[in-house]
Amino acid sequence: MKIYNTMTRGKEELRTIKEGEVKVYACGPTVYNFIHIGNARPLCVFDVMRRYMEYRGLKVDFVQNFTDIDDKIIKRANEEGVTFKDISEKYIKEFWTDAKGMNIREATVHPKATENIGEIINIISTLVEKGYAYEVDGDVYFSPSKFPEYGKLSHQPLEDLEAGARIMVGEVKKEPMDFALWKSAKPGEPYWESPWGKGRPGWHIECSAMVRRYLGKTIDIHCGGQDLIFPHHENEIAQSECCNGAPFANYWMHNGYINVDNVKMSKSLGNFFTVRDVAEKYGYEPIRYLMISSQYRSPINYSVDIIEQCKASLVRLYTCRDSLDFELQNAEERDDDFSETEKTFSSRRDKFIEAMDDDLNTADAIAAIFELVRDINTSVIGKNPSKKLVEAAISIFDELTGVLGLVYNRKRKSLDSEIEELIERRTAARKARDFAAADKIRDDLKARGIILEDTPMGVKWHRE
RNA sequence: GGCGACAUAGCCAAGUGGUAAGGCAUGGGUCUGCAAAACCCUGAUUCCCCGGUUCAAAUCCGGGUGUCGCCUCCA
Repeated sequence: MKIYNTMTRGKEELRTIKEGEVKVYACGPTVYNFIHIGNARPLCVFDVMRRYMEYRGLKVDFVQNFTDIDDKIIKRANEEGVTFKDISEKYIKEFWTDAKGMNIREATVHPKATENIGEIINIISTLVEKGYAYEVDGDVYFSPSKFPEYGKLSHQPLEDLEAGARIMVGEVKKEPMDFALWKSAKPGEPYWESPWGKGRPGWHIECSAMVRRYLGKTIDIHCGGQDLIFPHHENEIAQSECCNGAPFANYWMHNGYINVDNVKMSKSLGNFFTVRDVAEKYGYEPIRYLMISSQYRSPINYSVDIIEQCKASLVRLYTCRDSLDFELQNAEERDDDFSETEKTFSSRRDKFIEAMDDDLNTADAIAAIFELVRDINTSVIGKNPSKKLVEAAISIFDELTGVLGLVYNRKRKSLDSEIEELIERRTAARKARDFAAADKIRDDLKARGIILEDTPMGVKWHRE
C-alpha cells in the first residue's frame, strides 16, 4: 500500500521496519474539554488506517497518548477550583464516551504524560548532556539551531521560521526558536521533582518520551493533524533524533482540517462543534461517515446539511444489511450456482482494496461499497436467494463495511409482544381488505418509531 | 514576507493524458390496495478563467482569478 509522506511530499510504498509489523504513534488530545469534531477526524481516519492495515495482514502496534498535564488543563482546574487530575480524568472519560460512540477501537496503549515523567526526565538529561539543551532558572530549553535538520518536516529553513517567533513573557530563552522541555513550577502549580528542581514537562517532549518507551527509537508511522506539523512534530523530531541518534519516524501522515463556513474549526477560534452535541442530534455514526467520506488530507466543510446527507447515505447501507438479515431468516438451504454473482462481489472487493491501497482513498472505497449494495439489492434481496448466497452477501458486506468501521450501530431489540400482535392484526386486516384499519396500525407504529414494509416474504420492520 | 493546499452537477465527492465513479437531493417510470424499500431512467456537451503542448487534457506546461491553511496554543 502507498501512503503520502509529509516528509517527502509524495506517496510512497509502505515498507515497515519489521516485516509484517507496523509501529504507529498518533498524537492524542489534551484533555481539558469535550472533543470537537475537528478532533474526531484523526480519530476516525487513523482508526480506519489501522483496521485496513490489519485487514491486509499487518500486526499494528498503535500508541496514542493523552496529554494530561498542560497549561490549559491547569487553567481550567483553577477556574473550577479542582485539581488538574480531576479535569484530565473527567475528560478522558468523556473522550471514551465519544470515541466508543464513533466506533474507535482502543489503541494498543494509551499512555499519559504524567505516567512518563521518568522517561521524559531521562531524555531531557541526555539532551542537556549532549549540548542540545540548556537550563535557565529551573527551565530547560532546546536549541533548534544545534540541529541542522530542523525544519525538514515543515520544509522551512530555521531563519524563515524565526521571523514569526515570539518570546512569551517570563521566558528566558537564548534564541527565539528555542522551546521549553521542562518548565519550573510557579506557586500553586502541580510539579514533579527533577534535576532542575520542581517543575513539569513541556508539551513536545512527552511524545518523544512515549514513542521511545512504547515503540522504540525509530517507528514506522507518526500521525496527527496538519496543525501539528509545526511546531509540535518538528520539535519531536529534533528532540528524539538529537537524543537517540536515530531516525525518529519513517513516514509522517497528517489529516486535513474540519472547516466551518470555510474557516478552520478550532478550540482557540471558538467556532467549534463538540462531538457530543452533534451526536445527540444526528447520532455518532454520521460523524464517522463524514470523516471518511473524503480523502483524509483534504479539508472538510462541516454543516448541518452535510451531516444530514451523511445520515441519509448511511440509511441505504443499513437498509441493505437489515434486508439481508430478513432474507437469511427465510432463505432455503439449496445448492444454487451463484458463481457469477460472487464474481461481481469480488470485483467490488478488488476496487475497495485498490482504493485503500492508494493512500487510504476512503471516498472511492465507499463508492465500491455502494456498488456492492446495488449488486445485493439487484441479485439477492427479494430474489428468493439460497441461504448460501445470502451468507456470501452478508460476509462481504460485513467485511468491507467492517474495515471502514461503518454500520456498527444496528442494535435490534426484539419487538415486544404487544407490537407483534399489532403487526399480526394489521396483516389480518389487509387480508380482509380493511385497509383503513391496516393503515391506522401502520401509522400508529410509525409514531412509535417502527416502520413496516410489506414484502412478498411477509412484513419487514425496522426502527427509524 | 516564506512555505503549502484547494477550485469537478443543487449539495457532498472520486478521477492526474484516452473521452466525467459513487452518495444525497430532484423529476419520471416499475413494483404496491396505498405506502415504504428496491430497481430502471433522468441530470456537468463538460471539470474557475485565458493561452500552450498533444492525435487526444478535468488531468501536463505558462499566466490569471478566487478560497483556505501553516509560519503562535490548536486535530
